Amino acid sequence: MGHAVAEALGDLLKRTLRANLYQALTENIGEGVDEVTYPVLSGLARTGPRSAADLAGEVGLDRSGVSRRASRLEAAGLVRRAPDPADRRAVLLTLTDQGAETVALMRERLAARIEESLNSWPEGEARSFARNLRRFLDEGPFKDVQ
Amino acid sequence: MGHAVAEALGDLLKRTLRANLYQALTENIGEGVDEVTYPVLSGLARTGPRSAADLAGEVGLDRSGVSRRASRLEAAGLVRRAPDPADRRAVLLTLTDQGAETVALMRERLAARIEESLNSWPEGEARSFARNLRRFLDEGPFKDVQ
DNA sequence: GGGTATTACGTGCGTGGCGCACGCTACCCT
DNA sequence: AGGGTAGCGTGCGCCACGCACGTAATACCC
Repeated sequence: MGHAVAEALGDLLKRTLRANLYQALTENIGEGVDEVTYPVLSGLARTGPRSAADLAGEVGLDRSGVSRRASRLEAAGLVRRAPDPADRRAVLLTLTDQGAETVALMRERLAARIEESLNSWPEGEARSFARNLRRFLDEGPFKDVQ
Repeated sequence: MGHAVAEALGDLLKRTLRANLYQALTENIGEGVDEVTYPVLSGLARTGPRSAADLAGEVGLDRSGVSRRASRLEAAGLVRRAPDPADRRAVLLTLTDQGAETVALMRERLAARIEESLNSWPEGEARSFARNLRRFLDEGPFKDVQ
């Protein structure tokens, strides 16, 4: 059982990394977002305006890396750097309207793609899978990673 | 449903990449294998001796990258370069005994770790999860990636 | 059968992204 | 008021990658 799950996870990881997913999801969208910059965009969408240093932990990167990625997104008009009114040293990375739309659209596209393939599953199996996948995150071997 | 699975997959990807998994799995093992070299080692274990060019597609890398990674594994004594007897231009990458043992041990460790956390699941749920995970690979949105 | 095109390999070169550390500005605290 | 601290952006060196070149062995073709 452990072996089967391990092999499946390995395959899943390999395929998702190789699927050129970002390229597919960003079709007909502004050019600023790719596999490198998306985690920053998504992180901001998840939690609202934050500093690069704050995001760094979540993205799994150094502060400098987040800053550089944010610069790209800024150049593409998806992120805005705004001085923190409470602390003028700090800089808050904020999604522009276009940035928020972009990440929403990408998520919608991915979800639709998954939904579509789940539609042909036996009734209830898809729901069971979704539940167990979440359980695997909460109780599985990586439960206290982040 | 699609959204829930998409988010879970994202989390799963993020955590597995961040879990320092290779570091944990290679504890008390020779130093030659890490997250960079493991895919080559594992690929060889899966299919037997192959050329670097052949492996490249599966690893998702250029021929040169595979060759360089193989050189590291060779220096660590886990892989051997053997001339192909049928074509003296070709070079076959082959696992040494130590290389085969290493990959087997790493797989065993990962499987055990997963198994352990699955033991506390409700009866049958783990089996259902394993089955559906495999189904997701075979019929899901990434079914024809590789 | 010999000469040319092709195939396979390893490696130098340029590129890109990373972490570290520096300098600078703004804040805090006594 | 002034020294210490926190937060930022960016230059620097490093490492892995893909591309392309050179070399050696094979395949093809007249």
